[in-house]
Amino acid sequence: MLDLDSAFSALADPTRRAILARLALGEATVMELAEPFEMTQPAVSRHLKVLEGAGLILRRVEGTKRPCRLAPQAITEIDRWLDWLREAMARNYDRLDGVLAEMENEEGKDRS
Amino acid sequence: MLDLDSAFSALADPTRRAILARLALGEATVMELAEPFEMTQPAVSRHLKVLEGAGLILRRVEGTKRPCRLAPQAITEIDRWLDWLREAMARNYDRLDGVLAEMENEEGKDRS
DNA sequence: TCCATTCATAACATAATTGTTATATAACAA
DNA sequence: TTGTTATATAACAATTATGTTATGAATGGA
Repeated sequence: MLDLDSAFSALADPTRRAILARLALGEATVMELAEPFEMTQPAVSRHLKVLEGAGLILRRVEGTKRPCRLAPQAITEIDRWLDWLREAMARNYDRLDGVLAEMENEEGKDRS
Repeated sequence: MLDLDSAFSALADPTRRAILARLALGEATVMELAEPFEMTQPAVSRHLKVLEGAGLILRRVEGTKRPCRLAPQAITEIDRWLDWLREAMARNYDRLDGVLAEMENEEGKDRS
């Protein structure tokens, strides 16, 4: 189960998005993930904890290593909220098409 | 131009997502947006400022009112990043299909 | 003009985030 | 067993976020 608060919050950090980008290419250990960043290993460990807490990544145990990989369905669940918003918006635009188009042109003008 | 840090960060707050949800139904003033929340008007004003800063909403001036509405293309831009991530992931799964399927089954086991 | 309404901003308190260093734990290798 | 590697966690500092109350500015109506 993915909660949107922690998911979006996790995605708000560029380091964490870079980690996800790296993981999109395949599994990686903590040290491998830490290497490209000018940041200590504990800092990266905490980013991973945030990502795991948000349900965005999964980890296994392999000796002393903890390879991480993306949680496949997580992105899909985030998409659901965005889809819903986008659709509500689209319905609204269908209805108010002309009005909004006009507002777009009158942007910033006082029309009272 | 929408930056992902502020966009995702803005979406991380449930009050702000609720505001966006309301705006998906159409334009609303600050007072209208504040009404459903147990929160003071200045607090809502600041949430709106965050949403505006993230490029997620637009405002006009109409007398003493500042009607807000969604910035149509914002969600699309967020989607681009998610699409990109999803596609990288998918490519990876195509390549490593068997391996990953196996890992799914061996979850948590030590395979050194 | 005078008052009410709508909204923004400043000043402030509190809590959360993010990084650091230091240290603990567990597995591996000699 | 002893040292090394991989990782986590605790304690701490600095910054940012989020809410509050108090107040200011602009508009609109009597």
